[in-house]
Amino acid sequence: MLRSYVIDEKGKEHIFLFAPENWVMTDSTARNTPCKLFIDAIENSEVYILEKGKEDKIELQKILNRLEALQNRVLMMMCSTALERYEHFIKTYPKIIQRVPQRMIASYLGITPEALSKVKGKPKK
Amino acid sequence: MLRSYVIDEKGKEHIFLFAPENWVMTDSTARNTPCKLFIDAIENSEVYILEKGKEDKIELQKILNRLEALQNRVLMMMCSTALERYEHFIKTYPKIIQRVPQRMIASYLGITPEALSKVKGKPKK
DNA sequence: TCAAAGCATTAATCTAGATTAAGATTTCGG
DNA sequence: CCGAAATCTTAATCTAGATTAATGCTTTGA
Repeated sequence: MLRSYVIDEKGKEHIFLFAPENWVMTDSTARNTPCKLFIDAIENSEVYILEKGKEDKIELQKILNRLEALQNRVLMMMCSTALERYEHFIKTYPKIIQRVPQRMIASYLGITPEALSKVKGKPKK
Repeated sequence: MLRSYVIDEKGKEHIFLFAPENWVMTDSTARNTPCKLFIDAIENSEVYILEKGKEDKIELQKILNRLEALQNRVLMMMCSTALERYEHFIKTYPKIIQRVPQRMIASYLGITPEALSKVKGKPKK
């Protein structure tokens, strides 16, 4: 399991994506531009490296899945409350919840660990 | 110039992307799943249609650019204030500003038109 | 030419979630 | 097994941006 994240100008981490088994993990920043993401393993992982510029070797379907995931992620950040994002996350990625500490889930959802604690206490209507 | 947007459960529109000349506009929702986005033209436009499932006909580079744009959009929504997002937008897409009404810029930035008005009044440090 | 509708701005409140600060609970090296 | 450090939770405040509402400013079309 890998994670990618930015560190903002206040030094705060924001998790961009988790990558469990068989996922492609990448910083999509254009070539010749400094990358924005940090990537590290949060479990022991076996990783295959693909050189920058060899993106055509990745299965098209995986790229299309990524586009879908990112579209959903943007819409989620724009339209939904913290509670709705949390509920969507546990429904969509139930496996990941088991493997990742709360504070990283919070970071991925774009909220603080405190806010996540509060939200978890809520009766999900 | 096209725009794509969702309508949330409260009936509110949220603009996902603008597409000026030569951009690919798509709803990346997986096949056999109902689309999420509405797309319409905000200027007279000449549009080329690509059938769903023929994504391999799109230049790889355009797909990679899209990935980069979406990555930046997610990070922007997670890390930046309304003012920062606005400043980034006018720097990155100065042409679009000229062609699109304020309220659509606000929607794209994930804020209300009122908040955008306020933010524009601010001395940009 | 003028009324009506849509658009932008300003200002007064309100609220989801941030921040701050304590506890409580789990994890883990030695 | 124990103590220290990290993690999670709870609660009190604070704040960016939402909501509401009122006031002008463009369009537009009849």
